[in-house]
Amino acid sequence: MLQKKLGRRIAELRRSKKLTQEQLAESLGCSVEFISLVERGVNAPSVAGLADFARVLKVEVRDLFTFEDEKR
Amino acid sequence: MLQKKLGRRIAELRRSKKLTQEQLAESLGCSVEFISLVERGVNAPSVAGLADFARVLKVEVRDLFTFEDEKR
DNA sequence: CATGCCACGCAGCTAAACTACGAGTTCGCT
DNA sequence: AGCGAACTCGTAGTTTAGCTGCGTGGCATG
Repeated sequence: MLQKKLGRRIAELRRSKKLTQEQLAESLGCSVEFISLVERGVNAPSVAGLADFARVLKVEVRDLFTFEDEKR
Repeated sequence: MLQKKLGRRIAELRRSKKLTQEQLAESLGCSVEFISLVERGVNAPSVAGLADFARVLKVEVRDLFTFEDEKR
């Protein structure tokens, strides 16, 4: 559940930066397939990986967990 | 680096709720040793685990990654 | 002293993070 | 319509690290 939201958020951020999955994978030093898995919420990156995603996407880590549809 | 901050944040939140590591472990259904490892930043919980921590500590996931000393 | 809370080393298991390859699908372009 | 780039999605494999238990020992505070 959480990793689905996380994946959607990451995809959203990547597109807003006008990056392809391949470019992102290049910057992160990981495979394109993994990016796909993460964005679809099949896999979730480790906490160390989260830091990498945030760095490359130029956002804070907490922004990766900031969604629009937050019930509160 | 990130997991150290995360650990300190979790410990901080736990104490603010007046909980012991044992009580937290009980609520999470994990071992006390693991709580200790996480809080010291030796290990980091998985993304799924993050959701559990947030639920038990009654905060949003992004609050786990919100630190005071944010350089900006 | 005695009890509760926590750090920490050691050792092990297993789930899942991450990889590669190949074929299929969807899309933006002209 | 058709071309190609971007992406999905199986399957299968490797390896990391998340998570466990046990045992010890430190450090408070009553």
